[in-house]
Amino acid sequence: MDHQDRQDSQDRQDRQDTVEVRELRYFLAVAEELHFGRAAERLGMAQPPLSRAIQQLERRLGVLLLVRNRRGVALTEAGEVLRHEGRVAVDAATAAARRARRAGAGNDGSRTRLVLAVKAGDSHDLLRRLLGAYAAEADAAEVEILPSGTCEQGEMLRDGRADAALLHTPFNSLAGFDSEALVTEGQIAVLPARHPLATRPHLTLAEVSDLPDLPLARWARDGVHPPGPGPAITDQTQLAQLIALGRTVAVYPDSARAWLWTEHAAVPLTDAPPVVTHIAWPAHSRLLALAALVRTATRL
Amino acid sequence: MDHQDRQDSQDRQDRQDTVEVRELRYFLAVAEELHFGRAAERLGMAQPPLSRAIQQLERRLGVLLLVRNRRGVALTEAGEVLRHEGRVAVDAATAAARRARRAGAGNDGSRTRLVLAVKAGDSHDLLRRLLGAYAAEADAAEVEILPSGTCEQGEMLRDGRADAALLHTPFNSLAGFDSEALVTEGQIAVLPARHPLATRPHLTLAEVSDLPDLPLARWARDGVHPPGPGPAITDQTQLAQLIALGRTVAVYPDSARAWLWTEHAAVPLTDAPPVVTHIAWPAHSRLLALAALVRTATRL
DNA sequence: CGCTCTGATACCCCGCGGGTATCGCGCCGT
DNA sequence: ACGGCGCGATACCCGCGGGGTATCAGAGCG
Repeated sequence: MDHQDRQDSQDRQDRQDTVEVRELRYFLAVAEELHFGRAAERLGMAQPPLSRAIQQLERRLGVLLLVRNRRGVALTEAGEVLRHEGRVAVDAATAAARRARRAGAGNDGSRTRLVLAVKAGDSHDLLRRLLGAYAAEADAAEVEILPSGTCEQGEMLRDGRADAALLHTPFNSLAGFDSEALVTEGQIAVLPARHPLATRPHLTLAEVSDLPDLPLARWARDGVHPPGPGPAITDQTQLAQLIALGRTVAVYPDSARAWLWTEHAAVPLTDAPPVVTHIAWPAHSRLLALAALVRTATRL
Repeated sequence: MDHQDRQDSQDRQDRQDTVEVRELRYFLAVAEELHFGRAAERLGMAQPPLSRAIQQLERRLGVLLLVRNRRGVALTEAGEVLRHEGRVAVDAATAAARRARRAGAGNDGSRTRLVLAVKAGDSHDLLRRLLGAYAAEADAAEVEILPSGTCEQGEMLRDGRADAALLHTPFNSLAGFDSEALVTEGQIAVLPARHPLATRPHLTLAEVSDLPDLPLARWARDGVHPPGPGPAITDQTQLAQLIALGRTVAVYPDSARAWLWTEHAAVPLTDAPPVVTHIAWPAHSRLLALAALVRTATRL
């Protein structure tokens, strides 16, 4: 018997267009570190096999992914593409594993569990109402709230840690997800209560963005703070305290009034873009419990 | 040296949530065939290693994916989930490989190549104008037209065979893609020229959907025809001929007038939903040549 | 000019992916 | 009832390749 008839189409990809998740993880590590040694360490392996794996990947794809120069490596055009597409692919793979496990874990008597990613503290009131209304539904699943760091709800949706998320445009992107808009709100400047501007009926973005006595705080991104003036912060509590101490100012959606201190003042901004809270989920999801949650959310 | 410090977050997934593309391909084959022997044959391997691979996958996920009963297998809840999520993941992986290769192939002197999937024969005029306008752009890439079968443009976008596609709502779903609407058109009934209804100024869907003398044709889906009356067809030429012979009727967007025969008659439908042609692309794409193509398309 | 830091090469080994042979078992037929 | 059959699981073996250690090679740099 020779090599099959092979009229199948989807198994066609004659090992040329096939890449393993392991290879992609290796490549991503190198592409991010731009250093084989550190990448190998991060992957918990030795450097030589990593070098070899990347070489094999390049040979299989027939493409140069990295240029090895003195002092580290750089990405080629193809490497840049694989860095993005590969990230999507390994996220999709781990999402598949996580969601399959979650679906199976529900079989042992307990109900389906739905994981909802929300940015800690945001949309608190909306969330409370949503959970209350959903719990009253007939086929309601158990909803686990997954607090997410700054703007990483999309990532959680992509890699399967969450089944749905509350996102806020224009801060988060809805690209790649299905979504429904829930509420729209204006934005406010959160000022120290004793600041001169705190008594104003309203302000503009320009008026609060360049105050010499109140430099904007710098949020940590991936553990590092961007350079510039202003205090470096990592969570909302730090920010709230710094505002109360009269050291900085912040711009937030209206619903942030829920967590304001007495030493804070909220002044509406007239020209800030409106913030829309959406519920979003993977475009291809077929979880019926999720559909029910979305339906409940849009009826609020 | 013990098991590293492991402060890294994204490499955290302690081999529990990690799945290889190979395993997913194996599982998908079984999930589709519902038969280990046939699945193994399709994969070009023997049955025992396939069984073992699935067992290992189930053990690693800690979840039962298939129930083995007499006469074949059935999917569990978790299996159903993995069937969908796994398809997405392997598509994403092969897309990564294909797009990386394409990006690298452009480095050898030739320009970037952009692959645009279009349903053969549809939007012919729009496509001609788009290609003409784009070719005049400064940083225009070479655009390869990839003719796609019935409604498989989405699949091509997902698995990396195409970088962009022309989709038609409500026939195709835009879920998971970024898109821009290009043109909206009404629909027409394509009738045999000598049919009594052919002289009417307009018709309704109800009037043409249940004609006893003109049963609706049955399109092949994945190689098999749905049951029912009416002729079985696999491509548009067959349909055109059958209409010309007075054996069936079809509903098409206005632009289908481009390929009508003299023995055909086109009658506008008053209550058919409008067809919108979109240009769509993977939500995360960062190809600048693609951005230019989209910009050109929206300006038409 | 040697030291250092980088990625590449050389070489080895064992684990695992894949093969063949066979089993266990439920379903048929007569 | 019993033997044949169809199906997935098990047992066992083998060879490749992924991973390890030791070392090389070249480019900066003091």
